[in-house]
Order: sequence, then C-alpha cells, then structure tokens
Amino acid sequence: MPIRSTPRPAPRPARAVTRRPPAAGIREPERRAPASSRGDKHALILRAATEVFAERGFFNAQVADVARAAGVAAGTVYLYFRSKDDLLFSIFERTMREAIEQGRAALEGVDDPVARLARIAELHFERMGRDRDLAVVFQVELRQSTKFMQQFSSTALREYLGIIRDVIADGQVRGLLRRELNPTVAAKVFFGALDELTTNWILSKRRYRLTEEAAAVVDIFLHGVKR
Amino acid sequence: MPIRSTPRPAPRPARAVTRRPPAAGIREPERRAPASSRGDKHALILRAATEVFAERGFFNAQVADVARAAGVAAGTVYLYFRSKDDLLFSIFERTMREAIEQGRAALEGVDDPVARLARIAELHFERMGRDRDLAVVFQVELRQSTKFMQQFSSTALREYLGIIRDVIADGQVRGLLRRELNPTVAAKVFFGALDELTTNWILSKRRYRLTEEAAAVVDIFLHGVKR
DNA sequence: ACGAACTGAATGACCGTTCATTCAGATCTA
DNA sequence: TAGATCTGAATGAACGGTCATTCAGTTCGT
Repeated sequence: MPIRSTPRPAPRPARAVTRRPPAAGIREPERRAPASSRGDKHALILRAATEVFAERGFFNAQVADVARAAGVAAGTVYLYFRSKDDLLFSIFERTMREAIEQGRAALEGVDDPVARLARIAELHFERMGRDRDLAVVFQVELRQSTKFMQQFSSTALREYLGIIRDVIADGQVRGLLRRELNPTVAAKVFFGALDELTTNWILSKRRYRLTEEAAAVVDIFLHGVKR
Repeated sequence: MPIRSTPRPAPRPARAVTRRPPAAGIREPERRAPASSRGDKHALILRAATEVFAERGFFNAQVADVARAAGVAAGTVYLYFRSKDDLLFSIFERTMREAIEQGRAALEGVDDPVARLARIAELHFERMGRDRDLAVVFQVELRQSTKFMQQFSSTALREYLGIIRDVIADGQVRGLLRRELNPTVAAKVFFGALDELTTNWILSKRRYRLTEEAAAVVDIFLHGVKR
C-alpha cells in the first residue's frame, strides 16, 4: 500500500487475516466485487471521493463522508475499493492513464515539435481547468507524502516528463530547438511551469480560464523573456 | 507550587481528577512558556520535527516521535508549541522569513535584472540543496492540504512571487526584457521551474548538486528553447 | 428461493493533548 | 555558608475522541 493514512487494526481476533505483504512498489490491481449492475457504483464512488477529498482534504475526509456523497453506505465503499488509500490511488491512476492516452493520441496528429509543445500545454490546462475538484486532488492531496510522491514521480510523472522530453529532443534533432540544452532539464522546466500555473489557478480566488495562459507559457518557454 | 487541589498521596496510582472537556470551537490562546534557558529547546524541537516530518510525513508522524527525536518528553513539546499543526506552521514561517530576508539582502548588491534572476535561482537552490529534510517538508509535507496551501499561497509565496515579478517588471522598464509579456505569468513560470527542479531533486535517487542546474534554468527562462 | 448487492452499527487501535507530580537549581534567611 | 523555601521546566501516564474497517443481517433482482 502506498500511503499509510490512518493505520487500522487487524480484523477481529478470530480471523487472522494476513496483512498483505509489503507490496513492493505497485499495488495489486485486484479488487473485491466489481459487479456491473445498474448505475456503475465504482465510478460513482470515485467521483464522490474526488469531491470530498477536494473539499476537506484526504486526511480530514472520512470514508463515511465519501459514502454519503455517493449515496451509499460506508460498507459499500469496501465492496469496490480495498481501502481509503485505494480511493486516492484509483483517482490518480485512472486520470493519469486517460491523460497519457489522450495526450499520445492528440500528438499523433501534429508533426511540428513546437506545435506539439503548444498542444501539450493546451491539453494539460484543459484537463485541469475542466474539473476543479480533480485538479485540487492532483495538485494538493496527491502530494501529501514522500512515499506517494515517490510512486507518483517514478511512474506516471516520469512517463509524462518523458513524453515532453522526447518532443524536445526531436525538435533538437530537427534543428528547431537549441541543441546545447539538456532536454531532460528543459522538460522539467516546461512541466514545472504548467504545474505552477495550475496550482495558482486552484488556489486563486479569482475565476479565470486556465487555458487562457497556455499561449503565454509556451511563448516564454520557446523564446525566453529576454529581448 | 501553589496549592491546586487536595494533595496527592501516591505518585504512581491513577489519577482521580475530572479532565476538562476539549475546548470546543477555536482556541489558539498563546504559546506557553518560551523560556530562554540555555540549550534552546524551541529550536531543538523544531529541528527534530523537520527531520521526523521529512522521514515519515506529517500525518503519519506522531508528536511522540518528534519528542523522542528531540530528546524530550511528549508534554514538553506543548510547552513550546500550541499543537502539532503549529510545529509545521513554525517550520514554514521561520524558513520563509529567513529566505525572504536573505533574498532581499542579496538582491540589493545586484543591479542588473538578469543577474538578479540568476541570483534568485542560485539562492533558491542553495537553500533547498543545503538541507534535504527541510526541502522535503517544503516541497511535500507543506502541500498536503488546501488549508496549508491556502495559507502558504496567500502569504509567503505571494511575497516571493512578488519579488520575482518586480525584478521582471523592472527589466521590462529598462528595456532588457520583453515588454509584451505579463510579468506575473512570467514570474510563475520562473518559480514553477525552480520548484519542479527542487521536487525532482528530492525524489530522485541520484545524488547531485541542485545548484548545478541553476544556470540551465535561467538560460532557458531568458532565451527560450527555440533556436 | 437463491445469490448478489448493500447496509450501518459495532469494534477497537490509534494518537493528540492534558495536568498532577517531580526535582534541580535559584533565592531567601539567619 | 548551610539550611529552608520557592520556582517552573520537564515529565509521561492516562484520557477521550476519532474513524477505518468489518460482518451479520436485510433488500434486491431474477
């Protein structure tokens, strides 16, 4: 398990349920009883969790709150998710999978590395700007422990940064971008800018469209601030 | 000691005094007794808290862990800090105050806006690179809840970003930097880059000097990646 | 009727916080 | 200077409330 939020005791004395082994690295995907009856509860609960975590914060939110928001009983949550941590992890996993998938697909239609960078920025801001609760969970709640960050950083973020780096490296090969720059560092700078703008947008009281800023960020990244 | 209640006989037996109910609502009176005797406990505990929070994460760390690391009893922590939250706030407050103070002072000796940006990057990386535990608390633990983030964002970060923005705006006025750019957005991009590089450094298994990257970041920010 | 899905009260470990008590040193008194 | 007295920092066991998790029982779908 990635994070240990609030360690819970072992079940009742009777059953000696073996605590799942360390789960070195990534957790097992197997879930309890997914079912498939009407009104997909899985997605419903995940959506409710996103809202509740965004509202109260992961640690302060109770599983009972999530259940209430989803209109189910507390126990039902455990029919679909292994633990509270699993809720957070699932939000993260699902969103990243979609984002990377969608990003890869969108990039296929664009050839020019410069245009690709612009498209990445647009997609990034669109995705976050579309769903504020999800953005809060991503920008804030997901970063609550080094253990989780480690995981985040070594899997999905690594892949995301890799995509950006490859675009930049490709641009260098084609002679469009400065060859003397380290593409890995450049990718971090670009991502850092996107990330910071997103965090600022979330925490800001002002309401503006996040996508408005995409062009400016790309402009600065491409041409710099110097005259 | 002034007489409080009836004298107690045995030193070990359980107490028989009714406890005061948890102060409902918001309290936050004021800190107890700061004291000033030798061996500043305040700083000692704060240092221990930084280490323990970095190691286990704020929510998973127990106050007792912090006390143990500081070599004091659990109760002693409450002689110096109002609550567990107060520990985190204090780490944040003290560090930001020092950083902003030091940053302002360092900038006074530099006139050129471009050189100033370089100096900001250097100082930023130096500060974080010097103390990994502190960096972890800053990059990860402090951002775990919107409550802290809100506070973080609306006070110290705002000021920090303001310093960067002013340097950029000054550069624009002097005709050194592109006037058509929004200095606020540019400041966020710059800070975002510094922040991302720092987070990456913390989470990376590789050990490298963070300050090594300062020049590259500034180069990209100033000149862009385009040829 | 049967299993699957769902419910929600009950369980019990966990941990922030309190405060009666101790005691090393400071201050006072003769 | 020695003893008596005082002081308040430090201690740490115990309290009290919180919540993740479970599971025996109920409801639903077919």
